[in-house]
Amino acid sequence: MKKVSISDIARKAGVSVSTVSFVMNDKAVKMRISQEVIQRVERIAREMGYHPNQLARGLRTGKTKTIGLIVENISNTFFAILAKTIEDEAKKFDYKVVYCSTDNDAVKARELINMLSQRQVDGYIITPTEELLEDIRKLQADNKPVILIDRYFPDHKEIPYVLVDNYAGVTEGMQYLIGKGYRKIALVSIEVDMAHMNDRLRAYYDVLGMHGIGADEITLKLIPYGYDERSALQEIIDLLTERKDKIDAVFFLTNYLGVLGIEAIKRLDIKVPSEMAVLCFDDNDIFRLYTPGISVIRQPVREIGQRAILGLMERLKPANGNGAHEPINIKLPAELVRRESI
Amino acid sequence: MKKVSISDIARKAGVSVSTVSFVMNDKAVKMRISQEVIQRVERIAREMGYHPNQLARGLRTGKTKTIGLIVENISNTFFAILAKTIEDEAKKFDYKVVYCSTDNDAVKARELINMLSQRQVDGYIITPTEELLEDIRKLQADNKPVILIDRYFPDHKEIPYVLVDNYAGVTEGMQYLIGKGYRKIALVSIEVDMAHMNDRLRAYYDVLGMHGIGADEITLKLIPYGYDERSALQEIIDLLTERKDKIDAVFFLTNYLGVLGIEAIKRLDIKVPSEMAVLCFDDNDIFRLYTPGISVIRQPVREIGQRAILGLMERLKPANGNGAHEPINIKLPAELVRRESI
DNA sequence: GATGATAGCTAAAACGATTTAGTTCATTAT
DNA sequence: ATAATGAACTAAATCGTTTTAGCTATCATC
Repeated sequence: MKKVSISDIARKAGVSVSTVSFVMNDKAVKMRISQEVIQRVERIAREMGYHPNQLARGLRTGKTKTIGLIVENISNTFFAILAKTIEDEAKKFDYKVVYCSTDNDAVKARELINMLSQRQVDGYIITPTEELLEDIRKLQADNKPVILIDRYFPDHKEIPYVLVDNYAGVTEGMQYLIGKGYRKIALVSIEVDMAHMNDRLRAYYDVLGMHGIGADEITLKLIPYGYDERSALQEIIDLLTERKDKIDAVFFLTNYLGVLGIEAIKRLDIKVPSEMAVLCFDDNDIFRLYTPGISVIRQPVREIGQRAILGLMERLKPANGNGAHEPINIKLPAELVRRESI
Repeated sequence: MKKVSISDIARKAGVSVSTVSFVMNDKAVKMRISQEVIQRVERIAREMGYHPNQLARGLRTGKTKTIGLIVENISNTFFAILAKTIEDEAKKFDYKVVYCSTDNDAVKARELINMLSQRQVDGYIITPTEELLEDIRKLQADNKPVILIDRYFPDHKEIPYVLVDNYAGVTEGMQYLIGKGYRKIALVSIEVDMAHMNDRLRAYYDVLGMHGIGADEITLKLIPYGYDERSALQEIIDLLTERKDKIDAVFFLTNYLGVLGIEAIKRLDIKVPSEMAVLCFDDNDIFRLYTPGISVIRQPVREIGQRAILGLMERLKPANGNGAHEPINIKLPAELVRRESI
């Protein structure tokens, strides 16, 4: 059983390929094809099980109805939910999503962009890595719409982004901790020089400063990105052991770190919140189900996905001739979810 | 900045497109293109930033170097990890993965297969739904390799599959429970008439039978598939409340149900394992971190992904002319991970 | 009975590659 | 001097669509 092409149908129906094409694309009326021919062609197409070859179509029209989604790691809950939302939302506009993971490696990210561009995707949703600015501008110069998610380049407002308001989120978390009387708040973050993380860090220092909490009370732990799970866990265990008296609360700046944090706390048998309060940026099933429930700053994952698709679709609309779109620089509010860990 | 095509290069280099094509495909030597021309073409291609258009290439060659991955739901941990493994493994063979979620809906699954087929993917890795048999056979008739994962059609060994040995896994779990003295073992499963689930159910009954445990001691709860999280949780809560005395252990048959189970147990404040032992099929970070740690039957997720890709690649090799491949009917052993919940 | 309009199609180019079958020129063999 | 060989390329078909421009037959109009 071989693939059926438009010309197979044409032959069988005794008409030209153009006619079949018009019928298949609902242009038959505009092209004044007779009702009789329309019916015949449609019937034969159905009988033969015709499905248009999207490669050929894409080659001819330059549109593939496909968008490329580049995340850090699809197996991470945050990105997995984001991907699912984006898949669902894109479907509403009859677009298909192709996703891939960078593992936060700029070289890999660059390769992925190339790969997607070779496959002629119509637009991109990207979780950028460091050093990816140039590649993204190339896409834009190429007239391909791009929306950044989760991370951004704050000095380049011409590159649209949709993400959580990291600064406000951490600020809220810190104020909550301080409001509850904690001062010796340790921060555990990942060592990556990107704006979204710097925003979180900045909020930490700003709030501490506002409350006159000095350097001697600060514990900051940055886990190098490349570390495997084992080493990262060890780092956290060491931190919580060595500085136990100098810490009365820990704030984990990512989902992944929070999970490791829980593991460390479990191993060290630290009582939460009596011995140490815990707060995490970004939610996860575990935090809800753990005992005690871990309070978190929740990101609006689904809304990020929805807004990203909406923005992309607007830029993909045929009327993009003018080229002037309103800029997309969206920071969505985070939500403090109070559980039992603080 | 417009896309650079092979003919742009040809023009600039003063040669024909054929020559450029040969150079770009490392066929230059075979086609006796002179070193001088090779160098020149390569230089110009590099300078102009040439990247081959994969649509055109795919249209001509019939190969897209892309495989389609259909899972139930990419936001579920199990499938997310599977997807990531498959992405990584495929990359080793220079293949790209396009994934999509069926939400366990046969209609959607069918649409996805069509969509992938229209995009001319070279092969498929599919988590089938019920009623998908015919569509899969069509792919095979079309000479497109398919490997099923996680689920299968046991009566159709000609459709290759890679999955965990569900029967053996549940058997091991049940025997462990019984070995520990539990007899009133409740089973919580999902209501779906597919072989992998029936295998799990069968193992449950077989082991009970072997130990002479009768109907009066059995509690079986099937959650209808379409239920949302809220309703499913309520069902489990009701079960654990109403039949509390008739249950001394619960065995959750999926990851997702186990998570809901924990939530129910937490809400009802049931002491594990003293009041009730807990076991779950398929692991999850939560089970490891929850207190008490939940024992599980762990699936070899990564190995499933690896074997699936390996099998697919073998069927994708150019030497598939003979058509005779050794059948792939793989059931990988599950592993009992003992924690504190039993 | 020439002119124009309209209905109902079709021919052919184009998209960007790959690939088969030549072509051209220089060199060697007979 | 002619044929054969080989080196170094090129022309053109092809994949399956879309789309523009044009063709033919019929009918109305003056």
